[in-house]
Amino acid sequence: MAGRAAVPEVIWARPERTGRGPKPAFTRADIAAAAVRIADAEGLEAVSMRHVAAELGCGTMSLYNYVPRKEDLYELMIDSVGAEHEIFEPTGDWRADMLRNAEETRAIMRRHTWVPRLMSGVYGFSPNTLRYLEHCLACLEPLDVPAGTKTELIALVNGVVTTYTANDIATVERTRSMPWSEEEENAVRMAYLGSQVATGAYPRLAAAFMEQSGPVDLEAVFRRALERVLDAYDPELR
Amino acid sequence: MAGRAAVPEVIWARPERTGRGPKPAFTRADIAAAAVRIADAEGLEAVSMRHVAAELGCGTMSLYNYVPRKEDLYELMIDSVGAEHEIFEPTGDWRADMLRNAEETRAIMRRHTWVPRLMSGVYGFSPNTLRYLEHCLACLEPLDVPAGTKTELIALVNGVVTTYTANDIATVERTRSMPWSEEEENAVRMAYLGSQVATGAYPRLAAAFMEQSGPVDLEAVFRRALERVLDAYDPELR
DNA sequence: AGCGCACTACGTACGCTGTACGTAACTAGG
DNA sequence: CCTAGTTACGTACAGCGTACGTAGTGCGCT
Repeated sequence: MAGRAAVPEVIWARPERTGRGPKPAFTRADIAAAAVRIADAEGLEAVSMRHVAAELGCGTMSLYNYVPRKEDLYELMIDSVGAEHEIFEPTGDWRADMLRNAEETRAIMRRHTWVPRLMSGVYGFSPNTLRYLEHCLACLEPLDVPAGTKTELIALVNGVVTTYTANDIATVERTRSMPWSEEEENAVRMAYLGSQVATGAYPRLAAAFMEQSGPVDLEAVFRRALERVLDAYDPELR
Repeated sequence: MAGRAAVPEVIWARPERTGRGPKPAFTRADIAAAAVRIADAEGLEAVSMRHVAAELGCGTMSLYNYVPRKEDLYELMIDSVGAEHEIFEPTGDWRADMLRNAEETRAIMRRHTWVPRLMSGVYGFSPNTLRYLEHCLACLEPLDVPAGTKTELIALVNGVVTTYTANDIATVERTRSMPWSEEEENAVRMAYLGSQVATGAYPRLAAAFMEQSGPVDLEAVFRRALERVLDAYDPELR
């Protein structure tokens, strides 16, 4: 019966099952896993209600018993990969710990290249997100600043990781399901960039491109940016 | 005739018009402006080829003469709002200038709330993006570090602006076209968050939430984060 | 014990999407 | 002037999210 609710709803506040009626055939985790599997293998645009239902082996509309709107499926997916974060024992060195957390986030995003695109549209207080936030706060215990500053630091680190990794990944995700390769796409884009810089309209940009010799080490760039951010919050450096 | 190309293509490398045949009825700017108007007024999901074509007063398929794929329309939109960046004369104070640039980016995103969501999927070497990049490099002229470090600083600032502003905006964009208000959605989410924190599963998170009294000043948080990032690149502070 | 209700399951249908393809009109270059 | 390359756009198709209705299931209450 029902009809969808006319009131906002957080999927995590919904109980997973309610007792009356037939036992649900799937858990939320099952559904999230299926969606993640599809997104990993065929790209985010392949994640449709029909496709996920087929992967689970049930009718399309049955999915709506578990997930009121597609957006909630996305939230499930984000939470699902959040579980991949290792909650380790803080070492007492908050910089090293946060660096480790950041590298792990980056690794997760590399494994699941659709994550950055979903992150900018999702609210982000899923269970695993909260768990990770709590873990970061534990890592920052030795840092002697107000709690508010700590959460700001965490947000900043996550932001940097997301932006940098999203850029690395963008081409991969875009060329998926295109009839040409990532290398071809990159070559065409670089050729265009070169032609623009060559017009002389962007002298400083041109100089910057001339300066760099050889390919960029994305990993090194990423780590440098992160170190800078941590520097900015390190009392011992001020 | 045609049939779409089986080779990657940068829309900016396409000439706007080619000489033979009837004069194109629209410029790329016209199309971008129409799409931006729709996205601003009705949200990003209302930007469809049909809708944009209607806004321009032409048939749906005519649009494909100008924009080979919808993704390219997105690229046009990003470039279009990039034109809103004021290219001012650098003052000689790189920190102040970059702060101004960042505030402007934030303002643009607030005017066009769909920008952050598009940014994580778009490559980003459009004419106006290049123009802005060049402008930032001009602002950083007084800063005595290698050009590579400067571009890293710019990337970091843009990343921070995007992440922070995206979070502020997420709810607004989500509740558009929903039968409930932004305040209602926020209330429901906050209630859920409170209930989770109250379980005691996240003690440090709970403490952080207790510490803050009164509503958060998002603008102040944003500015603080930015200052930290600039600190991290300021030679006078190391 | 058994009734009723809350729940699961899912087929059908609607309005929307991106876009492939074919045809007609137009105009600059040879 | 002719023709080749372009613009314009109607039609069509596969796929999307999801509203709605119906059938079946089993817990909780009387």
